[in-house]
Amino acid sequence: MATLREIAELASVSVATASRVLNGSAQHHPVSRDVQASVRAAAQTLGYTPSAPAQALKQQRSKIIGVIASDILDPYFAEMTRGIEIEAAKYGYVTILANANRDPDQERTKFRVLREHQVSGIIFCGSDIEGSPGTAELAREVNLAVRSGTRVVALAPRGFDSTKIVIDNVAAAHELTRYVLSLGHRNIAFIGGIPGLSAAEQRIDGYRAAMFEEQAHPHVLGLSGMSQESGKDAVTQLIASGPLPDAIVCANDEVAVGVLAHLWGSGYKTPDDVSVVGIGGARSGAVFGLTTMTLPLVELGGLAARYIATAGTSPEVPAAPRFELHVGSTSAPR
Amino acid sequence: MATLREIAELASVSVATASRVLNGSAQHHPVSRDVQASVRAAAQTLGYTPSAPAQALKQQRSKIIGVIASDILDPYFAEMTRGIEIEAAKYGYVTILANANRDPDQERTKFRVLREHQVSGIIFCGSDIEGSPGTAELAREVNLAVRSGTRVVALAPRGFDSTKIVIDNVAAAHELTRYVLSLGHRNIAFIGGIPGLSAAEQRIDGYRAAMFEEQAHPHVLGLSGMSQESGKDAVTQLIASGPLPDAIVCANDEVAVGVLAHLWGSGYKTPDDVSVVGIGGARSGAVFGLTTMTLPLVELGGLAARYIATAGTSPEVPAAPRFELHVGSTSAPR
DNA sequence: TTGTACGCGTTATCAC
DNA sequence: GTGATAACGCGTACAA
Repeated sequence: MATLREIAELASVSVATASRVLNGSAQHHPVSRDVQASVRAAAQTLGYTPSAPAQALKQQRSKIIGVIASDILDPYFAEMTRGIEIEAAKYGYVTILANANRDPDQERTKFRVLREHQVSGIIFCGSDIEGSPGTAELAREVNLAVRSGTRVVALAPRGFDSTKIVIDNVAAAHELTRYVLSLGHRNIAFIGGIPGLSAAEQRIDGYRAAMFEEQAHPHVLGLSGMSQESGKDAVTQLIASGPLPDAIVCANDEVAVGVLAHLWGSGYKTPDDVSVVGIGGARSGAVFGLTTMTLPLVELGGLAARYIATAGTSPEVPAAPRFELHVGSTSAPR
Repeated sequence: MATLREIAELASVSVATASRVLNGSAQHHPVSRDVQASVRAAAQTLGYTPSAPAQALKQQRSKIIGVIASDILDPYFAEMTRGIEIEAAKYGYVTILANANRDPDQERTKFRVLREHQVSGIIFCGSDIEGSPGTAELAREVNLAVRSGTRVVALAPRGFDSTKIVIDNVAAAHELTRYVLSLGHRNIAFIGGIPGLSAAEQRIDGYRAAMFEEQAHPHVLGLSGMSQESGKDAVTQLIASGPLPDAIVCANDEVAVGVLAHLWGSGYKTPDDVSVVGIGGARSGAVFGLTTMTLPLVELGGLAARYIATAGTSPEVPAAPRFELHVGSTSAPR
């Protein structure tokens, strides 16, 4: 790997000049046209590649954005990380992806590792689980880092003092439930969630609020996860316990897919027998024609990445983008 | 962030000693017990965190593994990256994830960026598309890097000279098709793939071979992608063009899910009306009870990560793990 | 407009 | 068993 010194020698200039030409500061610091040309030529022939570690060491910050995801495999987070990656790349940043399995201890470990790498910022995808052991320690550590200048962004409800770009889950679920109510349904169940998982609980709150407004009785079940599997389990239970409700609001699209798969597999039809709606809008539900409250996850990730990448120039925190109802073929009037 | 110098001062030792204590070499280089203790104490109170860039600069290699994925959102690759991440973490490595959208030019760009970061190795998830513009340039660049000592691992068929840990797609599809044939089916269609995509073509080859062996007529369609959407499109076409085949072998699980979703949505039943099987074994098909040839993707990623992380000590290339048939509820005897 | 020289935090080589 | 010190590759005051 060619170094700046070799370039400088070949171009018969000082390393300082070579550096100025090859790394941006040529704007602030004038370099004559021909020198620029010869330096670039030299870099070309030697196949110069700047050393990111050296730059990071010098600048006290690497062009890396750290991402801590609750679960890489969940399309919900995959969408976010994708948005982050794409936007980061536009600014010459790269992303380190760390999976934390919704475990605060793992999150703390990853957080540390990311800091060791002098990342420009750290993005948390996914909310925390209240009362989960280790949450407090994580919060302490994050708060400390934030106070010392590290840019930390949370893309979901979190109990620490980071920048937050969070979708209004209460409103999303509320609006979605209102839509289902507007179809004439009253007996509407809510499926999915994890006790203490803020994002899920907010969605349940929104659902409950909408139900109460119409004097309908909320019925929440299947608080055993946010996966397809948990959707399937919950609907199995629902089927066993009597006639189906008019409609099912799912905690996210994954749950909804699980619900649909099991319903269809059991001979039920949507929306004839029951309407099913989800929250998320990632691709997973598309092929089923799932009606869902689309959350702009890619965009959300992009905003966080841009916020970190442009830290110096534009410090204002972007507002979370708005969700949008996507009506598919799994919901219909009563 | 506390530096080694500060630690050294607080512990009243030299930076050299502090370094020896805090970063491994204490094994090779003896340091007295009490000095060790005081250094550790100092590090503790000052909250010492080593600087990864500084270490990387010194060692000419960072503890980072670069991953270039064809499509982060595809669970197939998500599984691999997850396996990589988990195994890498065990060795104190971190992974930079780059998405390349199956575009050789993007792959080349990402490849460069990863090299700039002095990564210990680069893993390609996903095969190339023969004849796709830019493939040759990518190959040239990768070959060059490989020759200069960079560890590059491909987890799918690739046209460059990297280390390869690749599942035998031909055999997987062959065995899967033989299983379907053994159920008594003869009219078996193959759905999915992308022209030139090596992995897909190998699966088609395996399918064809198995069909020929039983004097059955292969019928390949839907070469328009490896997504749920393409599965759906292909099956739509299949339905329109006459009676369904006995069984459908899908290029991967995503396609299979798309096929199932559309079949079920159209009132068909599996396996009564038609058997459907996939290749992949990622979680996506589980909730549908999909019969699939399970590929050990997480393990595959882990092997690659370990191979890179242990580059110094164990240079032998691991063999690709073996696939395994998982019989679900979407396939049955004729 | 260009060059000199220093330091970023770490490890490794030498000397003690 | 411990300590100076020289790199690693780069950016940037400061001089010229």
